[in-house]
Amino acid sequence: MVKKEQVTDQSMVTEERILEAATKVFREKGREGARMQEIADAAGINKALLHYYFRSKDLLFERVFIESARLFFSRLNEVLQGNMDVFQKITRLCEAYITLSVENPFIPVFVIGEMNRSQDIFIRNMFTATQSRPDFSIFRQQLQAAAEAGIIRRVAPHQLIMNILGLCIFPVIAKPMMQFNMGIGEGEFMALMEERKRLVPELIISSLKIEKSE
Amino acid sequence: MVKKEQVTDQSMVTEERILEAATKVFREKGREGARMQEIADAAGINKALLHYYFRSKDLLFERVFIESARLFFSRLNEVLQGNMDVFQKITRLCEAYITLSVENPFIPVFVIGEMNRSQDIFIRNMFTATQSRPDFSIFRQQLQAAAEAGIIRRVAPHQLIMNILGLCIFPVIAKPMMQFNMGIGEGEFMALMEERKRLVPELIISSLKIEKSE
DNA sequence: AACTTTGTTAACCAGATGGTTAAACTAATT
DNA sequence: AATTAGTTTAACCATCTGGTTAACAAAGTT
Repeated sequence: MVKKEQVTDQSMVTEERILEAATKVFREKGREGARMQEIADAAGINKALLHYYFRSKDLLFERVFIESARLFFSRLNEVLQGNMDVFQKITRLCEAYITLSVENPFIPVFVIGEMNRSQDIFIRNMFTATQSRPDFSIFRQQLQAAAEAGIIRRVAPHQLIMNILGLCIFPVIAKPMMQFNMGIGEGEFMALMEERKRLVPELIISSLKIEKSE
Repeated sequence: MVKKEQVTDQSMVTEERILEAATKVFREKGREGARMQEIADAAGINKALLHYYFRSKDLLFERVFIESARLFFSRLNEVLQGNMDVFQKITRLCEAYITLSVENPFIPVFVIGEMNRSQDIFIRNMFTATQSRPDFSIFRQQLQAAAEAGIIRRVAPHQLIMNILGLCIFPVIAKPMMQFNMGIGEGEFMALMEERKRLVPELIISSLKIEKSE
């Protein structure tokens, strides 16, 4: 009989505890900064058990990273696939991105940080192995259709996406720097982000409006 | 007689070589990922010499980080203090930021990454010790004056600054992710960034225009 | 009850890492 | 030539880190 990996109640509980702990530590300290001992402690187990469940640090990191990336991109995809007109979709997209980033700031920081830190194929490989890449094709079609119908100005989709991401995500990634440079506290920052949910879509959409013939 | 630290030609050369090497390694690997041995190798010297010139890893990192941050912010300040009207200043600001980020992408990645990684006071402290914080006061005054003169719409300066930084810097920080998700190569990315030098100021300025009374 | 599989632990290990020491080398000064 | 201050190195050390081993506990299986 083929040796099947049997999943018992106990093992599931333990594995989940480990993953939670690992996620926390990896997001705080990064792949290099995280210590297996710290993860074990946070999970309330022995270090050897970590290697029993996830053979190595790299493998454990891979699980955590992919799950983080997926969580981040899947919500985005929901909106991107949605059945709405372009303007509404942009609004929803920005709102979703800002909300997600603010509620879970570690994810974009973590994903972007780690993708930068390893120029090697490490991250690329694990990214390819998942279906977590966002799919802009529908959105792009909508943009093109709207442009041809004369509803919006013709724009390069790549640029538009960069604009949206930059306006939504950057403040969260650069939060420590922002707070420091602007001398603002937690509450003030949150208020700014809340305001951005309205501001950013407005900015993006107004940039798509066709200016009156001059 | 007071023991004065004498700076000979030789020591300056060596110190400079070390700093160059350390900058390279720290920016690539981060504070935790960088190894003193690797820095020593890159500088073509012995590891002990590293500790002779810069007592510890932390001290060496501090030097590198502050210099990076300063390089990043000082150019910004030049523009911010400049004697131009609001629109021109915004244009210059965006151009400067994009050019600087593209030519030296490791700096924003490094600075923002490290500021996120250490929630402890470490970075804050070393930041306070330098005069590298950008000064938006003049720019803010210009904005207010222009708003009162009815030239531009009234906006929250914090939001405007977040917009500019996000639109200019984010693409560089998220470059690996962008390239991966959009499936574009080096040349294409550079072309996009070049285009942004025109696109971003246009976007920002048009958002400041007062819409025709409706 | 005997046996097998799975889950868990303490103790251990080899290698790496930041940092130290003491000695040797260099070049200017006396 | 001797002194001195600054520079450079090889060898060393304590500690940490990811990972392993062997033994043990628990829970089924026969």
